[in-house]
Amino acid sequence: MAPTPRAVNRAELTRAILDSATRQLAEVGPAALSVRAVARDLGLASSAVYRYVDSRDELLTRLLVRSYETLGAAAEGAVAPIDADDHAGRFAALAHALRGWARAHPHEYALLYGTPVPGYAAPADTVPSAMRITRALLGVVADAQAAGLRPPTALEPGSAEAAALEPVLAMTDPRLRPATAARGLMAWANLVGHVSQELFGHLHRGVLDYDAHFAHVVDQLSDDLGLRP
Amino acid sequence: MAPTPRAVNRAELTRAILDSATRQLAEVGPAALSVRAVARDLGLASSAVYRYVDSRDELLTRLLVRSYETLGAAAEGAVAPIDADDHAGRFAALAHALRGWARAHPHEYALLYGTPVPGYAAPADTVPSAMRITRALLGVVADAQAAGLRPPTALEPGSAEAAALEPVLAMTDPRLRPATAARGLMAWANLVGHVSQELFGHLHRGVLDYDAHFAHVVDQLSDDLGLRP
DNA sequence: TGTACATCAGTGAACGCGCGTTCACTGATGTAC
DNA sequence: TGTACATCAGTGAACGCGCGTTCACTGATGTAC
Repeated sequence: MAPTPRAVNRAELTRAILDSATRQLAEVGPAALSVRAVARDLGLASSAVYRYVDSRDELLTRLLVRSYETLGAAAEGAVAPIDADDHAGRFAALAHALRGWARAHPHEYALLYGTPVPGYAAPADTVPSAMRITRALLGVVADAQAAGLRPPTALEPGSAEAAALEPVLAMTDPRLRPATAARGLMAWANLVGHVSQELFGHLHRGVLDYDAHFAHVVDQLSDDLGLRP
Repeated sequence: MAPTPRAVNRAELTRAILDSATRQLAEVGPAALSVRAVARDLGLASSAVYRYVDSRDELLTRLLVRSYETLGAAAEGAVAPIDADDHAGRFAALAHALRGWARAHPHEYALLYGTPVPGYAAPADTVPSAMRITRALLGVVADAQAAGLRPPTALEPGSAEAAALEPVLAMTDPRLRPATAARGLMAWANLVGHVSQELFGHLHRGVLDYDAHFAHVVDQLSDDLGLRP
């Protein structure tokens, strides 16, 4: 019944390894993350880490899942306290939560949405965690749609486009109409594109006030999505 | 007057080095690009490469500039043959040129728009090359604006946003009104976000038909930008 | 409660690898008279 | 046009580094009787 001391130690060290790896990540980025550096950080022989993690790839996978989950939780947590009828407010909260998290954890953001780590392929079981924030975003849009709000100028998708989007609807919110779903995915791509450009230095010297610009982008996207009554 | 044989050799080998580096890039990605691998590929001693390139960082910089330039040229070349009054057609040509180039050269795209290479900071003189495609895109939008077309639902930017966008206008097309410019930058972020998600695997299992989806996105962006008469 | 055996945690050395960069050197190409 | 000297291209060895992963081993913790 009671977990043995050894099991407790094991759980603690496992978490310590992931914590240290997250710290490494924040300092040197995903590509340079190394098992040996984690071991050094914890004062262990590098071989000891292999009692807890099968390989560097498995370490990356666990970091990936962890980061997706904390980002997803941050987004959900930002949306939750906002009045359920305030669709634009909920969308804005989610968008700013995304950007805020990304700015606070740029290397983790890069791990999730930047160039894939060379030689590493994320296994399929990372998908549910990755979908968490997407589901939250499309959920906000679906709620607005259910309340009768509609994008002012959404083109009606052709049948090919409607069919193409089928799986994403199945994985998020099946209430979504194709036109709204397409708008929602565009907003998502726009947010990720914006945050990537900001973090990766593409707005440098081009845009002076990132906060003001992002706020405007969020307002415009909200309008495009038909989230204002 | 006539270039000496030695100068000719030097120019040729310099290009061969960049070509080989581009090939390496296409195979292993930017982070794994190495001076030694280039030397091996050309049958040279690794030290010989240093006669032509100061360091690995300089090699990366030259690749960066080269890639920005070929992408910019591809975009310009796609737009040029389209009727000057067909603003939507010009925008679509540019968007599809971006995506086509990115799919044909995924690692080069990742070098430009993915996670920055760890430990490498792009020097300021890469900016003009990077602006080439942005300028082309905003040029299309500015032409439409000059022809009297307007985004149907563009929010008017506040003064903070208008000021924030000032430099990008100065670097691209000063004719742009802030509202149109903001829309243009959003379209750009949307395109980059979409292409990154597609190439980096984030649409995998979520969207079935990338072509159909992208075509719809381009149509919708074109509509949002007010490029249809 | 005590003992005998099995399991597990962590060590430290080692293997084999690739990297960026420097340096003294040889031999070929270019230049000035 | 020929010679003497300076410049340049390319070599090969070396330095020092860090990496992922394996393996035989010691000593501690757990378990079955």
